[in-house]
Amino acid sequence: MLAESEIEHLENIVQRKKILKKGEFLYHAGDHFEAIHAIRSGSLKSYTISSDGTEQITGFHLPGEIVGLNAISHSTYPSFAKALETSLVCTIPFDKLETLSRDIPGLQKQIFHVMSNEIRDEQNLMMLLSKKNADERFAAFIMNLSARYGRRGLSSKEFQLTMTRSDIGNYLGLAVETVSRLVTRLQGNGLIGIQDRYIQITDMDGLSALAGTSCHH
Amino acid sequence: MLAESEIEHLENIVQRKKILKKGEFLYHAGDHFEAIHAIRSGSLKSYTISSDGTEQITGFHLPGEIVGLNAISHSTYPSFAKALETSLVCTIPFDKLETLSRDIPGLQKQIFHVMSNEIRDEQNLMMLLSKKNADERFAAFIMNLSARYGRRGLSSKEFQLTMTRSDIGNYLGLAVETVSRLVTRLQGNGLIGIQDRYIQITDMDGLSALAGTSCHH
DNA sequence: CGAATGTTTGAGGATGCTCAAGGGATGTGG
DNA sequence: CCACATCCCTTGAGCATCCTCAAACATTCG
Repeated sequence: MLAESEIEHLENIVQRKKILKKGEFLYHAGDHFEAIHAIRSGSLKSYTISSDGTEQITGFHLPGEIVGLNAISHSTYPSFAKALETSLVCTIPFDKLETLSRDIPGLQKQIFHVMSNEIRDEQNLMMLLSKKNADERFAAFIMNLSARYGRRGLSSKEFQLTMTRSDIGNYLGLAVETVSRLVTRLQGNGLIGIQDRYIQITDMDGLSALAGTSCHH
Repeated sequence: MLAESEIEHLENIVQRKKILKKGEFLYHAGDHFEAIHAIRSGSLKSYTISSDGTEQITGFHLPGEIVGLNAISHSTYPSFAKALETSLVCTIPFDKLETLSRDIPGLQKQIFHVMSNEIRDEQNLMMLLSKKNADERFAAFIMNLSARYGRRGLSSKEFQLTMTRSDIGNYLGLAVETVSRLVTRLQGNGLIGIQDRYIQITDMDGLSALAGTSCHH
């Protein structure tokens, strides 16, 4: 996550924007790595294909976030990045960024911070996957999206889920049917309201409590 | 993961070693962040304490690996790091490293790579947690340790598990009892041999196949 | 030597998956 | 514009995996 000002700073350095329509790829697994990407608008999902051919979603990416950090140590991207909706992406050649970061005070620190944040975010997600039940996972997922939208100055109380129920299930390690049932149940509990993919958090505290570390009753 | 030569390089830069006995902390969650740490020998576990007071293990750390990368973007460590056995750790003040990396060609790249690797490793673990069943998780866990020991020039076929069954279960999102049963079963299948915490991989291909992405029969 | 911690095994039960089916939305070609 | 295919979402019923609870034994440590 970068602040708006920081992204603009990067944009001034490297002016190379790209528009992706829904379903189009930012990159494929195996593509030669040469750049990381800042999302200006829209959303993407990252995923790999496992040996049995199934999709394995590793993350969703919202405006203000950086995609491609997991490729830096390799010559190729280890995952696919696909647009969930029409999206505007700013491409930042990494060798250029590396060089610049040696001269521009603060830029290197910036990159370290972004990467460190990603590491910590993923550790949180790991905990979620290994310790929480279906309800808690889904609640944590929604709260996470809420916080990320909120940070960008967008509404943290209501927003569009740009991914399918199937994507959510894939990401959270749940069956589609389970996700569907969760949506229904949490709506019944009065925690959320959902109309298709438009979600409103009607009880932020309640949802937060559910998402919070499991007390198992 | 750093190569032996790279660690020595770092050591020459910052000569500050520390010996930890089993159960001692390298740092606590909330401690002021000022350094990352390279493990020379022994092993550690990282964990957080959730709001209900239970331990949540986020990783095990072996010789040659770096601990503390998830703290860079914050002023404090987000997790605990505790020695699983007597361990030798090399502490690297991060501000010093940051400064040096601007002058020493390759060092900055080195850090980027280490961090990028950690991001990718965690994405792999996420997939494991969200997609695999108990047998596959455990097999993947053992294969992962095997590869990491192998990379350090140690035996990848037999090694000591320095963590408890409970730690393994905590990390993999399984109950202790399940881990215990898995050990028994995989031993019965002839994939591994275990004597207390000393494990031998007797069928590397078989274990690898089990660890490999689930075909669910 | 007693206490705490770690490991194993068994029995029962709950959570979440699989399988099945139907409806709604979207898109494409005739 | 309609027919048809495809994808997405929902709901139900049965079942499997893995957790919980319980107990016994081993090991470590003060």
